[in-house]
Amino acid sequence: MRTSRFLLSTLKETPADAEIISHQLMLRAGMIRKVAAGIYNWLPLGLRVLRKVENVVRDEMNDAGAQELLMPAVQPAELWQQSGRWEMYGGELLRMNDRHQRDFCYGPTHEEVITSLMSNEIRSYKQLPANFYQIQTKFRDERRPRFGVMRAREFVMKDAYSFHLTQDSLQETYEVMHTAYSNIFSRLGLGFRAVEADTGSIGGNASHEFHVLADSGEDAIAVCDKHQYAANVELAEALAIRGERPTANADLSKVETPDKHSIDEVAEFLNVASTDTVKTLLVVGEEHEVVALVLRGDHELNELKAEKHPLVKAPLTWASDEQINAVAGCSAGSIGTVELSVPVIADRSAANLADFVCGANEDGFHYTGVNWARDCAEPEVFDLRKVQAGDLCARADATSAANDDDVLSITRGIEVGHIFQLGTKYSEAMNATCLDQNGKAAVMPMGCYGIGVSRIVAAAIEQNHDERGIIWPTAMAPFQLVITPIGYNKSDEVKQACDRLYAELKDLGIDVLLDDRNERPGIMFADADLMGIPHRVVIGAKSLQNQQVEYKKRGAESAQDLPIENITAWLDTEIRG
RNA sequence: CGGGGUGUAGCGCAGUCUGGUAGCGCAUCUGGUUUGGGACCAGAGGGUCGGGGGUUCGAAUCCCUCCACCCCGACCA
Repeated sequence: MRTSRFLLSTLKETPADAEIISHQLMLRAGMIRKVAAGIYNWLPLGLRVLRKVENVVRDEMNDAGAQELLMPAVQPAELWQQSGRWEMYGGELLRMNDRHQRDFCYGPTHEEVITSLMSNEIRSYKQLPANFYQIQTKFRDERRPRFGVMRAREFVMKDAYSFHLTQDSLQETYEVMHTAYSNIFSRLGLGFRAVEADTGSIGGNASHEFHVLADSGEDAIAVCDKHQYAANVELAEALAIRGERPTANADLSKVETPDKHSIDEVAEFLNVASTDTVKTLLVVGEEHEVVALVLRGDHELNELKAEKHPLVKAPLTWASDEQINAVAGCSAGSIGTVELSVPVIADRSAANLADFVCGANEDGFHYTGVNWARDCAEPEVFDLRKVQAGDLCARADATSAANDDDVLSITRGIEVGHIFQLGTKYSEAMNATCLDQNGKAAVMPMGCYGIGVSRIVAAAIEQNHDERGIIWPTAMAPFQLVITPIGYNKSDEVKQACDRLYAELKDLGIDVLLDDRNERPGIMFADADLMGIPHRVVIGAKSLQNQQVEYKKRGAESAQDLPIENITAWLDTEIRG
């Protein structure tokens, strides 16, 4: 491609509404343009990258035995009514009517369509297992689209759905997909991590998310390399502190804590560590009006975990000030476990404390030297808190001596893939059965496997950029190499050398960009760096006199001079290995 | 959906408080000088000041209303 024939729409200044670096750089490099909130045009440069990602995904999916098909973006309401999601799905489902006022939606996902389709096409267990995928545009009417294509309303997704006779077969395909996903992200040159994930409302047996690691990621991931454990912090299990609960030592004592409400204020005032305090949170209960959740002072509540307790009403709802006053007789900052007449659920590490500090259920007072069993009832113990960096890994041997590499670290990630074992939720609803060996109809268990193709583009930039712009991994680069002439329109020698190299590289099948604009070198360098083209060759009259050209890898410290003689072969090796 | 904010040329902004008929930088076009890290000179084009309504002799500016977009909280590829 020649720049004179290509829509280069680079911007010197950053558009004001772009907040994160990938969004800024995609706009500045001329990859995307906004049409409406969360809806984007992909310009030729951006589409090149998107297609590269799609092709890697397609290649690996095909290798893993999946078959590509294409389903419609617009789907009839009837299918969604069968699965029950027409009512359940809420505002994210973009609904519309056709000219006959029939209900349709723009597909946010395709379980309904594929299950309906395969309930007709798959007749016999001999056709199983089968895995189908598509790369297609989805629409989810997000409450708050943001970060460009990272969280868009319209986006490109690869979604796959597998059908099975048995759970074992589903498990097998699930593992094949796990491997395929790892291959995809490796080939794309991304630093990533597969993590255990919440199965959420869909249920099912297993679920993994694939995260591209980046500081700007919206998700926090707890990782332990030693035990190869990685989980979304929404899910990551928090173990109790090592060892048994110490025996009670101190006497229960009520102390004045005027105007001290937060844990930090109380701990400082009483001159104790926050790890020797507990906080008592009142939330709306399932059977009781309120229940108490007790955490160690320095810990944070994990709301998803709390919702899983049968006594806690989901979604988690905080008790009102009136309810708190009715139950505890004080305001929120002074609630404690002593003489509290509601069910008490304590986090493991809170339950392991002795001689701790808590509120006295009277404004302005706390208790010190509080002990379970002696001063208040033994609590029900439950994993309630968010894991923190430094916590013991859930797979570590809790009885062994403390060891630095047994602990979790927290990193941030961008979710780019999610694999699920769906079970029979959809196949039952849509009556997707096939005949088994005995000629009996069997409901087919299903798996589903998603990759956010357009999100990968943004995630790759979050992970690979510098102050000059994008640094594409080779597999995703819109162009693999740019030829930057110095004086293309002035010197025939330069022009000929550039044209020749361009033609030779093109013949080798390399995506090469020749910058034949009549621009100053600084502009061409800046644009090439901004667009993130991995390899650059500069050809000017001076270096040609020495039979040399200059080569620089994007992101490298400095350039090197190379003989022009074997430059094509040398570059081919450098680019394709 | 709740809370906060912003809409002025393709992009970044000033002008709004205190009403007087729209400006700066970048980009674009023409001519010239330049040519190894976003050049310089001269000229040019480009604006329903988010939309509608009102107040006024006069509205980007004041008032009402609608809309769009952005940011902070619960969801997801």
